[in-house]
Amino acid sequence: MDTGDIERCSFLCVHEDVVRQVTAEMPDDEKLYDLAELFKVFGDSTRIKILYALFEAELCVCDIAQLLGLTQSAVSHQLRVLKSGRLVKPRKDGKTVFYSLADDHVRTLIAQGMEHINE
Amino acid sequence: MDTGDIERCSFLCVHEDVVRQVTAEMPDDEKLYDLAELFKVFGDSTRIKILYALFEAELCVCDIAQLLGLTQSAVSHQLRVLKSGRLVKPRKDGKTVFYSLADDHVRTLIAQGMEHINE
DNA sequence: CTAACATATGAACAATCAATCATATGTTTG
DNA sequence: CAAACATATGATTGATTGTTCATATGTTAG
Repeated sequence: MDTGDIERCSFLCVHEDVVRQVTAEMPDDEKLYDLAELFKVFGDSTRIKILYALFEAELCVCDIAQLLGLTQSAVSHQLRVLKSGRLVKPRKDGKTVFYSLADDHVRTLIAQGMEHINE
Repeated sequence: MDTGDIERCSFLCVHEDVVRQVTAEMPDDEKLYDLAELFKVFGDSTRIKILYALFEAELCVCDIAQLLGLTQSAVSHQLRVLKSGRLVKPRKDGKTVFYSLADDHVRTLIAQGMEHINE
């Protein structure tokens, strides 16, 4: 509830003014939680590979499975995660379901990440 | 080793030409793995909070602990993760260690993430 | 309708991980 | 040097998660 008189950092070296200022500027906990959830979706190499593959073309589940050497089931499970994070969107055509990137944030985010990786 | 004649997607619906093209464009596995590792660092609400706090000001471990209502130990552990991902950098001043954002990719990535969250 | 196919879903298990507790390292003060 | 403080580290544990296997749903062809 409050950050009261618990025995955390008992011997406070805290710079109170700065802490108070930063506290005021922090977004809602819920927003920060959602943000972490979003990044969590990117935080798996299988999902990253799927997203990267979808950079190039719309693909069906079976394509992706073949492409990455994975089970159809594994791919389907991960697509579910990506879909619920609104990173990919499905297009149904008969029995097969084609997936593509949901919007350009995905591209931008991954590109930014790559930049960081490459120093 | 190879994506050979295993019983994956046994009854291939694969669109071979597209798959071959996408395969050619895929970055190295290692790069993709590193990228996932990077996002994994962002994929925890505690670490996101720490990063967001450092948006505003340079803070010491104790400040962050107080700010987020966490143990000094927990914060230190997470700072270690953030540091090894080169997202934050330490500055030592006597006993206390001040942390700040390592570079602007962090800001950009988080901002992009927030945009996605907010539709 | 039935068989074959493409995808989705559920349960289970191994692996990963964040917080906690205890303790170690390193720094300043007296 | 010793005591107090600030941070770091190691081991443990409960919770989360990605893959697998089995099976269900849904769609097309005969």
